[in-house]
Amino acid sequence: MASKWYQFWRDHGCFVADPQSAKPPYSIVIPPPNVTGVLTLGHVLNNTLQDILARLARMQGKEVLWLPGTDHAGIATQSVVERTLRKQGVIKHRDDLGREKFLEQVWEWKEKHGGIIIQQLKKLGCSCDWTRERFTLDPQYSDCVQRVFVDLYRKGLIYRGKRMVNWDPAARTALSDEEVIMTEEKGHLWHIQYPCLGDNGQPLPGQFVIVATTRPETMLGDEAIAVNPKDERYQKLVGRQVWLPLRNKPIPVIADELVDPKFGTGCVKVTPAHDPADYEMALRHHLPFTVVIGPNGHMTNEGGADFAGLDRMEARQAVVEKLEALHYLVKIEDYVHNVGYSERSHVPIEPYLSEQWFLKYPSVEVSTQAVEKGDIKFHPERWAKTYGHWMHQLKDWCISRQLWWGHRIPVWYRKDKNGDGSHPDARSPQTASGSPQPGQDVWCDLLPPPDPENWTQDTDVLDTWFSSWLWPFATLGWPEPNPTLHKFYPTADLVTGPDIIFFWVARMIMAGYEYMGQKPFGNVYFTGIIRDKQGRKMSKSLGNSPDPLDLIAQFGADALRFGIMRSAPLGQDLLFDDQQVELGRNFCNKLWNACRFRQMQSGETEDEINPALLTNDDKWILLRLDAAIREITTALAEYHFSEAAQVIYRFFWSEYCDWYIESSKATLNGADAAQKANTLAVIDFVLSHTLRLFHPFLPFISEELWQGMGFNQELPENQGGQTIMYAHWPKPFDEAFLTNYGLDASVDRLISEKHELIGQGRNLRRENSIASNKKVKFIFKPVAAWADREAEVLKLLLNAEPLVIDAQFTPQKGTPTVRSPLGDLFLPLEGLIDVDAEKARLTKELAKTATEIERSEQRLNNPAFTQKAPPAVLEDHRKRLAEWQEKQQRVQAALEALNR
RNA sequence: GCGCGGUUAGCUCAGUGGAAGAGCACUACCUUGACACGGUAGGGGUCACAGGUUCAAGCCCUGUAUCGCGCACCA
Repeated sequence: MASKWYQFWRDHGCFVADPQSAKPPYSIVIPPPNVTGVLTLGHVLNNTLQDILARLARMQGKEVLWLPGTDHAGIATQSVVERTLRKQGVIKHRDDLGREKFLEQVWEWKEKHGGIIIQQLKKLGCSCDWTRERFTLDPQYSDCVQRVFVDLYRKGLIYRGKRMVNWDPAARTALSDEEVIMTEEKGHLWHIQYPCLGDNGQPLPGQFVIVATTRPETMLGDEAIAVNPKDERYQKLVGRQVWLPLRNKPIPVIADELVDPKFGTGCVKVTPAHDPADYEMALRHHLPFTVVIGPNGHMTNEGGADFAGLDRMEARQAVVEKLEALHYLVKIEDYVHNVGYSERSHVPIEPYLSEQWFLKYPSVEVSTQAVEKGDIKFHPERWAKTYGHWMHQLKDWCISRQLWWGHRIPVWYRKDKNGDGSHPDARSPQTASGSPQPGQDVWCDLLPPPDPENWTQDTDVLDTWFSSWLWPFATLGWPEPNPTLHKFYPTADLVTGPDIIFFWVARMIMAGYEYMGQKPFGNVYFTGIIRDKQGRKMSKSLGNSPDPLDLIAQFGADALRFGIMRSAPLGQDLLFDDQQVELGRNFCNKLWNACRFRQMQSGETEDEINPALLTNDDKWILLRLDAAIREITTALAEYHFSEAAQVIYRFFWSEYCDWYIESSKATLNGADAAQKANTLAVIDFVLSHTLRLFHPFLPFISEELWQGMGFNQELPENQGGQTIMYAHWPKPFDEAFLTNYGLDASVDRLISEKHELIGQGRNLRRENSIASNKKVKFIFKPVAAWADREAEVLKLLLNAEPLVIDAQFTPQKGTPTVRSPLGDLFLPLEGLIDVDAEKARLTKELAKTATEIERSEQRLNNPAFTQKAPPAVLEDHRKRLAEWQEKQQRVQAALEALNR
């Protein structure tokens, strides 16, 4: 059924956005998933939300563009392909193939596996405009990326320099600060003593400086010991030298403010090439940068022959053993500290000195203000603070990656100037005049230099986020002015996870202002993160992430969507459980069967509801429908998706099915043809509205029923005739409608009382152990005239046979009784009554009324309350007290009757 | 260390100052002509704790505890 309708929608171009349309625009760009990725529950949550927004907007008469696509996910994709080729024995390392051949392999992989996730999104029912699908490595898109690079370079915002960066030794590339995950870890603090040297360069017996370190292997690259200049303990030492064990060379003791005298021994070892803080210190004190850990995470020759080639973790062990053997190791303490891990490779990050490209963020001020002032709204709002905090302490973004898969940096270096392979520091901005000038040594432009044989291109590619931050406009045909860009930028809503607020959201805002002069989106809805039942993040290694396609196969796409929506709290993490999907499945089943019930009814149908023939139940369900329309519409406008789903559930199951359908059977099983036809008209009215309200959540089943029930038949093609997708979103009833059909609040009250009476009557059966399928005699003594149809309803819902309406009835002593504002209901059971049980029931009831009355009276007797509370509230409480008192009397009377 | 969240029924969560709610689970009964992926009735909560504001607090304020998440160059 699902694939049939999906194909139907696509065949009829229902998802395609028309930039020429006169309708107001509504647009969303999808957060592009990794092209070689597969669908996760996170995607399900995220894309269901977008689909709901898109489908709602269409029904509300907007011209909708939901633009889909994927990103190339540099590191992830490249390492997957490389690993696969290695496993197949094709290569040992990508160098074996070379850049060009390797990239061919990646493209091949992308053609084969890319787009799986796109197919999965289709299974989920996503109404994306597939004619506009984009990929971040599409030629036009790549052109945008280069254009932006060149522009920022010329503006002096992009520069190249040798810096200490976060190095991923597994992927062998630099990362941005955002890609480092700090993890608290149990480690050790190794205390190492360095012998002090006298003026003659010889060790002073018994004199040592003790330093504490979490990374003993880096001591091989130490170039100094640092102390705080104000630290009196060590002032004598400053300017002298100490002996670096294992490397056997003297290093100076320097004074630097950075050292905290209160921490550890107050002495710090300084490893300029392997620690960001030490790097800064080394610059200040002109220390050499000795690289002892190479880009692959193994020790270099610089660290000494004993350790060269060892992995950094092996080296740690070896260094500690050696230090211990030579009595340089003083003690080892347990220590909890933070270790940075690569977000991608999950290996510890290595601070590494290398030549990289950096970006000073553009349009920072306007982007910060946009969120602060509410021009861009975050939902939930609290994320605005996280955003603001980050924006106020921006550090330059390391945008170069030592990968092959991605956008290659459009910079060329003149060969003869750099024969040794090192490049000039391009840190200083180019002249702002535009194109590269003849005679330059660095060429940065969209096109390669005219004499390529004299140049070599920079080998690095750009961070994937450096392409995706352009997504909201680069996908719409920028930089060429065109109708799509004009109509749909800025986009309306963005739906994404708070985990990429810095990676993506913030950067898109800056790019939007810098290149479009306008915000990229008006609202950002941040979803929660999906976790398993135990609250753990979904992960491949834990294997706790169910495959959404399995869930779809088992329960259906609508069920998955609804189950997730109903339980996804606003901005809160979501603990996923199959039961939620099961609930969705059950709901779809209920909807299906309720419609089947309608179809099984024979007889004439009226198109128009005749107000004169409306029963109170009819009026009631229309009022409840009106409430549901209001609540769902409001909830969706406020991005309260789970609330909307809950209203859908409540209205349809608890109100329509549980009460209205059951009551309507009194009419439908009766003989009054006109009445029957009118009730069917009400049912059709309610169902046709219900299906439309449900459509954004349950696209497939709502379409199936919409057409199957024939609700499309008399509607214009483009307003629901062809598909429910374009049926009008229900509007709350207006005054004229309410008046015409006699819908007022008194109906609500009357029906509530009736439901209450029926509930209590059923309870009587239960208390007296009468099986629910057993027909039993009830007598109802109404306070006012009681219509025949209402008698039928009572009879049906109480499963009474017979139901006697007797306004004069006097019960025998001990007859179980419900006393209600509508009248008294008796369950006459000759000689069968358990008087004690009945007494117990009524006594309990009486106790409850007493408690309530006491509470109410207490409040109403408080002069402070009666004086200060608003009149409406006061009136409410008075009414409530009266109701409880009335009930108390009724129960009291019943109890007394038992005692007579 | 700073910041942001959470703490309500056995579980997952709603509840944005005026009678403690839903789904699941649980108990009992019921295969009755839409639905057992169902129906009916029921049991179950000192709203983390302590103060405060208010006529009125799950909700507002101040602390505390606890769990989680960010940010931060303490070796």
